Amino acid sequence: MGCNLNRPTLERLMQYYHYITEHLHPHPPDSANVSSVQIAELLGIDPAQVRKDLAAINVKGQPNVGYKISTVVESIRQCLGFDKNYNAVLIGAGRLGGAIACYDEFRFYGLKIAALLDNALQKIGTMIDGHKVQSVEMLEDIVQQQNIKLAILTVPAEAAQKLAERVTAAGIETIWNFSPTSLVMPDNVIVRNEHLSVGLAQLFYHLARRT
Amino acid sequence: MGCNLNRPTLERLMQYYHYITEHLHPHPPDSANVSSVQIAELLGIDPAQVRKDLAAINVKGQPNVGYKISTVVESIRQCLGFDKNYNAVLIGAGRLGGAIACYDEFRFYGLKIAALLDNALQKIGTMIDGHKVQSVEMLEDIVQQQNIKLAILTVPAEAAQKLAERVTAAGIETIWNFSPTSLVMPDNVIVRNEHLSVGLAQLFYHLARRT
DNA sequence: TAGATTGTTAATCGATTAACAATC
DNA sequence: TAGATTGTTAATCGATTAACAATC
Repeated sequence: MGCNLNRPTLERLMQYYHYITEHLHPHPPDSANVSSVQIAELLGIDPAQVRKDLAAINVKGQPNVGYKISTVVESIRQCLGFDKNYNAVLIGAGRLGGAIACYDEFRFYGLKIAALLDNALQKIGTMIDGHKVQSVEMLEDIVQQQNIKLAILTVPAEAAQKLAERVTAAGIETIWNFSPTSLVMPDNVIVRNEHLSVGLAQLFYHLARRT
Repeated sequence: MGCNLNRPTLERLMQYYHYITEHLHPHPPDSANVSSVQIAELLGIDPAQVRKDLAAINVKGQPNVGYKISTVVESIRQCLGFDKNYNAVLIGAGRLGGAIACYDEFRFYGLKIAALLDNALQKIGTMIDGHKVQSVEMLEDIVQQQNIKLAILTVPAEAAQKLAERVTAAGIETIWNFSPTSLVMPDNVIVRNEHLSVGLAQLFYHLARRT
C-alpha cells in the first residue's frame, strides 16, 4: 500500500519471507515473535537493516519482544501483492514452459496460469498437467476475455522479441521472460529477463576466484 | 583475471554481453566498434557507467572511435570465466531438471552437465535428451571421478537442504539451487538460490503500483 | 528493576553521475 | 582542424551501518 521500496529492500523482504515461512511459521503458536537479530544472523546482514526494512512496510515491533511473526508475513504478502490474484498467459509449451505451468507454488503468491499457448500443431490440444495447450492465434482473445495482466515467455530466442511486441500490442504491459535472449522494450513495459546465464555468470565469477 | 567486480557491475557486464552478442556481434566486420553511449542508451543507463565497467575489466577504448566489439566480448568472457570448462552434476530429473539438462546455451558459457541424477527408480536408466538418468547413490563417485565443481538442484523443497549438505560433504562448494526453498549453508559454500518467487515479487510489486 | 529490543538519527561507506582534459 | 569519444577525478546520491535514547 503506502510502501515504497527499492530493489535491495524488495529482495531482502523476500528472503525474510522465505526464512520465516519455511523455518519459523508453523512451529510456534500464532503469537510467536521473531527479533531483528535472529533474522539478521541467519541471513548474514545487519540487524538495523532488518528493522529498517520492516519499518518500510509499516510493521511495528515491540521493544524487548520483537516482531509478531504472523504480522510480518501478512504485511510482506500484502505489500508485495501476494494477496491479490493475477492471471498470466504462458507462451511456449516446451520443457521449461511445462515446468512452469506445473509449478505448484505460484498459487501461494496469487498467480494463476490461465492459459498455455504454443504454435506447434502437434502440441495444440494436448494436455500438460491439467493445462490444455492452445494455439498462439488465441492470444489476443484470451488476453481480453480473461483479464490477463502478465505474459510469461518460454520460447526460443528467435521468437521472443516478436512475441513480446505482439503481447504488448494485445494490452499486456508486464513480461516475465525465460527465453534465452534479452528483450528490448519501451519504458512503459515492465520486463524481467530471467536469463539463466546471469546467474551462471555470478557463480562462475566466484568459482574462478576460488580455484 | 586481475578484475575485481561488485555485483551491480557483474550484472551490467552480462547485459552488455547479451546486447552485443545478440544485436551487434555477427553483423559488422571484425574490427567494428561500439561506443559507451550506444550501449548506455539501449540499457537506459549512464555512459560513464559503461566506461567505468569496461575499465574494470581492463578493456581500453579509442577516443573518437569507441571500443572494439570483439575485444569487449572476449574480455567479458574471460573475466567471467566463460572460457574455462566446468562440469556440473544436475540432481532432479523432473520437468525443470529436464529443461535445464537440455538447455543448449550452456556450452557457450563453458558449462557441461556431466551427470543427471534422480532417486526415482522408474526414472533411473532412462534417457533425457542424451543424458542418462543415474541413481543419486552415484553422487560421491561421480563428483570425484569427473572433477565436478558445481551442483544444480531441481528437487522438491523437502529434499533440497539435505541434498545440499550431502553435495558439500562430497566436496562441491558451489550450488545452483532451483528448488523452491532457500538453502542455509555455511559461508564457505557459494549458493545461488534461483527461487522463482523472487522474480515474481518484483513483477507483482510493479504491477500493483500500476493498476 | 535490569536486560533486551525497537525505532530512528547521524555517520559511514560505496556506487552512480557530472564534468572535463586528453586524445584520436 | 573540428568533433566525438575515452578515461578519470570530483561531486552527488543513496544505501548500509553505528549508536543510542525510548520502551517494554
